[in-house]
Amino acid sequence: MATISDVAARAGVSTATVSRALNGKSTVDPTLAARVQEAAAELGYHPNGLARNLRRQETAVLALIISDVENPFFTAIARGVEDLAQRSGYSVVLCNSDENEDKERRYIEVALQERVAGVVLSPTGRSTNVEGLRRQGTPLVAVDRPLPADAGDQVLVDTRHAAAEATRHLLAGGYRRVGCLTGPAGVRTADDRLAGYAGVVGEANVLSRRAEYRAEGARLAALELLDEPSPPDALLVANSTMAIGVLEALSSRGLRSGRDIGIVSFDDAPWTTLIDPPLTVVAQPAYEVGRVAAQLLLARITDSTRDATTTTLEARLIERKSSRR
Amino acid sequence: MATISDVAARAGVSTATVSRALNGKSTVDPTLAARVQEAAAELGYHPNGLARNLRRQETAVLALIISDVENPFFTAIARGVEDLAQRSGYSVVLCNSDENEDKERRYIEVALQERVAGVVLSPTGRSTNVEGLRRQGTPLVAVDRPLPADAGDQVLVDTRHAAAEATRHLLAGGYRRVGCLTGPAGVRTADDRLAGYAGVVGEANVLSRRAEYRAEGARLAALELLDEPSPPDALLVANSTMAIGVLEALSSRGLRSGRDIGIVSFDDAPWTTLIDPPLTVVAQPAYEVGRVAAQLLLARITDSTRDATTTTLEARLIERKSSRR
DNA sequence: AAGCGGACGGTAAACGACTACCAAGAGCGC
DNA sequence: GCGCTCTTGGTAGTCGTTTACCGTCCGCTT
Repeated sequence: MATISDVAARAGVSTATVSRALNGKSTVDPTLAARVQEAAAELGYHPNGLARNLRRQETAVLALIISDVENPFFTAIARGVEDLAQRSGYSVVLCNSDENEDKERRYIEVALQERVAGVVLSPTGRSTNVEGLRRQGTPLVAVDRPLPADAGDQVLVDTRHAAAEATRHLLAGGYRRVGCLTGPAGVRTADDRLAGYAGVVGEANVLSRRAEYRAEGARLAALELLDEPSPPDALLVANSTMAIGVLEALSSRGLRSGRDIGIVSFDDAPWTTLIDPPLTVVAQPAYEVGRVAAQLLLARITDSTRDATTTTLEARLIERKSSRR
Repeated sequence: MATISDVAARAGVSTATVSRALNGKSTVDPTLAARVQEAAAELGYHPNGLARNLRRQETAVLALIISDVENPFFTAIARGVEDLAQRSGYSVVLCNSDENEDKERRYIEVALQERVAGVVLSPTGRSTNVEGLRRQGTPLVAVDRPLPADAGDQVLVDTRHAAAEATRHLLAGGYRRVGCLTGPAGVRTADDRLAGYAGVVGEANVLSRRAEYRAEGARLAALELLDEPSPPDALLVANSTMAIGVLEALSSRGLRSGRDIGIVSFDDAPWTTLIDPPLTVVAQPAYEVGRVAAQLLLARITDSTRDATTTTLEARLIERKSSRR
């Protein structure tokens, strides 16, 4: 593996000159510079980023730790972060914590050790520990779910309000008994969606189940709700992966959404218009969340004294036919 | 940011002892070790991975460069790679090349500079340049699409055979004129699927369109095919993202899949059973591709003299109702 | 011709960890 | 008391860059 000294030897100059010629920081005689370029090319020289970053005390890499790579909501965030970061010359590495606090902790540790320039994190839960990041002064932006303290900027979606709106929409559509299927307790988005829903139907009328943000758990939970003595005639579902499970449950019971049971789900997945009837959804601005998060992160990297901000974006209810009789 | 010398000073020992105590490589007096641990904890010390890796000449990070984060096929691969890598103590960083050769080049460059332990790559196309990786001796495994030379191990899916089988299935179902919608020329999976299809219908009967592996392009291409003088009565679609576009096109024309036009699509996306009629698909073992790729990569990291292998996994046709009248 | 300034390029010291080598001390048998 | 081994921990060199500092050379002014 060629090093800078190999290049220097081949070009007949010192390592300092090679470094200068290759980085264009200081002026180098064109003849020499050309010789260096040539030597580097011949040897297939790639600067050792480890050494470079160690010396420079900085890296141009952002870490993005998300809780589920297979969830379109998070991949859309990833795309948003990436598009903006690329434009500023940063690379983004994506880490999948899989809603697993151990993995999350491990990845935060990796980010810390590799001295990334900043971290965008969708915290999996209660016990996310960002103390290490704070101590090292690594800029952090939380997305989708808030962090307890003044850990850094946050980009959230007003999902509680959206849940309330969706619930009201179902009631206005003539459904009488609206249920709610949400994620695990302690996951803020899950709790907020439940709270938004509960605020509208009233505590006495709450009919809800929790499950992992996965299809299978949601399917079982939906079946449970349908087996209640007084089952729901409409359902608010907390994300699109769960919606898949719910729709499976309905079809296994021969129920048709809309007519038999009103459905509104979070997340405007691409397939929601393909099913019959098309699914009414709460569309979250995921790409935008990613973009804003990256913006804030870059701003904080260049100026670490900025005050932490919280940006809350609005979700949008898209009415389709699954919420109409 | 605390360094090893800070810890050493606080514990009243040398940096060597701190390093030994923290890495447990050599025996250290328990009393001292405890003092070191304590000092490290108090200072919130995290070893500088850059310095460590520079010295050790190795990193426990794998790079996974995929061509589309929003495609479930690739995220399933990611999960497979990650599950296996984690088990062996490796972290995986995901890079999204977005079917863009520039981005891909940039990410390969980053992988090279950061001296990752190995790379799993789904090459975007013709001009993917892995020469740099080869020169540096960075182990490489190609997934989904082959690489020209003896660049490294490959894990592929026998997608040509699967396309042929799917085409035969449509013909056996009574469809007379089968068309094919595939990805861009030069992308091996796209070419293979077209070739498998063409081999069955015969060159004279080929009716095909190419588009990006995206929904919108596929929608337009499908409309074009439907407007042909002699339009297809069945369609083989090269991936699930394109299938979304195709189904949109059908519904905009009031056509029902199965009855009016037979459809088989690659990739068993979770929503394919929710639509009516459910979609017949060619299920690719994506998770398995990822697992095998990671296995091969780790094997090559520990023993770089192994011969390059090519593993071809089988895809499986899952018959549902979109391919039956 | 002396003096001066600017441009250029080399020397060597960091960056922060790991580790080969060595020294000191303990324990022990003779 | 000597020499041997074994354990322990310190010293200092190393990984591959970048960059502060300094010397040299050239050309120009006075």
